[in-house]
Formats: sequence, structure tokens, C-alpha cells
Amino acid sequence: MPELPEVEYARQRLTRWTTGSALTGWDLVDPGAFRPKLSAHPTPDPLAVARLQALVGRPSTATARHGKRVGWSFGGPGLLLHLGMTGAWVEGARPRHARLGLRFGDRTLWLNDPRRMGGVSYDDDPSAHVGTGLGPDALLDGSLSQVVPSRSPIKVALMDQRRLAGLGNIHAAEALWRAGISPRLRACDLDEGQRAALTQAIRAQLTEALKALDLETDLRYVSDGGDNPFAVYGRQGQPCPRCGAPISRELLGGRGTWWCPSCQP
DNA sequence: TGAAATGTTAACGA
DNA sequence: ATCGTTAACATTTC
Repeated sequence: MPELPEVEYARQRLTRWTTGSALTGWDLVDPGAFRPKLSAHPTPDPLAVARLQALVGRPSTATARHGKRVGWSFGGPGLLLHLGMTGAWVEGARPRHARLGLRFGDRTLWLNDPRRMGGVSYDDDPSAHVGTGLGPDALLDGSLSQVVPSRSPIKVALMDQRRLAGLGNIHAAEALWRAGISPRLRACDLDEGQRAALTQAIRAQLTEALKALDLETDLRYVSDGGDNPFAVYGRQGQPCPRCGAPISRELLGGRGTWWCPSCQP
């Protein structure tokens, strides 16, 4: 679910809820949520209890985000967080799919994650390591320098977190629609004008999506709240908002891909 | 019932 | 080394 905007929103909420407060307890409901490394699979970390206990009593001091990953520092050491496909951090009563609870006095933050692909790992310096192995952050940097040499379809290259960190299936498709570029075009075949248009489109897409996630609301995902808010994502057969031609769908890199064949030739 | 789902990674074959 | 595909992970929803 979460792409860069949702992760940034989660980071801001965690920061607001906890900065300056000491961790006072924890509840590892699902051991698979605490992993030795921030891998995609729920492999339990045998040291989880010791790691969590070592953070108890330490204050939450800083958070940092790079792509879809968050580093959370407790005066030096701390955690790396990933929301996977369905994760969200919520405050208050224990939610239905609680995987990990972190208590700060009378307030408990929960990782709620039905599909269990999200998780956390211990790190001795999360602020320094949050970007390890990732390409430039799509919002804070936005450089396509590692994307454009790829011979893969542009959408696949945009979603490769080692080339550019933060875009997922939705916002990659939406940014390409904004830029008028076919998701099938090989990244290395983009011309100068297309690169510039895409850079701008990514910035606009992410900025607007983030704006939709008001910190006072409890949306958690851009798509929460009913109607599909996107131009092409999930709209096979419906008219393109720009030119009226029907939206197409096909698999690209194993993922559902929607685009307008008329204005993204 | 089957398919698909906003993420990541490993394993193959070309 | 790189690219494409397929599968796997786990669960819910349409």
C-alpha cells in the first residue's frame, strides 16, 4: 500500500507523537514483525527481545525517511521501519492486526499490518543507514540519473528502489500519465524533454499526494475514503481525464499497469 | 472460486 | 552483468 507519501506521513505522525518521550515498554505480538534485517519476509530476529529491551528508557530523538524506509533514532541506536504492503502506524487502542506495540508512557503506537509484510529491525545508527542500498530519494532529491541508463521499461525502472527510492505501482503510473510517457518505453530511450517532464511530474505527483494526507486526519493512505482519486490507476476502460480515450491495462514487470494509449504513446 | 492487491526478494533462463 | 518472468511471502477483498 504505502508509497513515499504514506511513509512520510507515518514518519511525521510518529515524530509528533513521540519526540522527547522515552520508550517505556513494548509488545511484540507477532515475532515475525521484528527481523534481523529489514527484509520483505517475516523472519523473526532471535535477538528481538534483547534489542527492544535495550531501547527501553531511551527517548525518541529523531526520524528520517529515505524512499519507503524510515529510520527512528533513540539517542543513537534505534529502528528501521518498513510498512510493506498493508502496514500503518496507529496510536491508541490495539488494532485488529497489531504486530508490534511501542509504549511511551500512557500512549501506545501500533504497527497494524494485515498482510504482515511490513516490519522493523534494530539498527545501531538508523539515521546514518536509512538510505543504504537505495537510490536517491524521489522527493528530496528526484534525480533520474540512475533510472535513465536502464534498458527496462521506464515504469519498471522507476519502481526499482535501487535506482530511485520511493515510487511504487500507483505513483509511478500516475507520474508517467502526467508526463505523457508510455510506461513501456525503455528508460534509456527517453529524450531530454521527456526526462525533464518526468522529473517535474514525479515531484508534482508526490507533492500533491502528500498534501492529501493531512496530519489531522486519519487517512493513512492516499486512496482511503472511497472513490478512486487517481487519473489512470485502477481505471481500465474508463475515459482518460485528459483526452477521453479509454485507459488500458497490462502486466509490466509482473505488476498491473494502467495508462492512456492516446496521450502516453 | 479466482484474481488481484499501493512491496520486496530469490531463482531461473536468455 | 542485466533483463524478463515467475514464484514466494500472507491475508483480505472484489
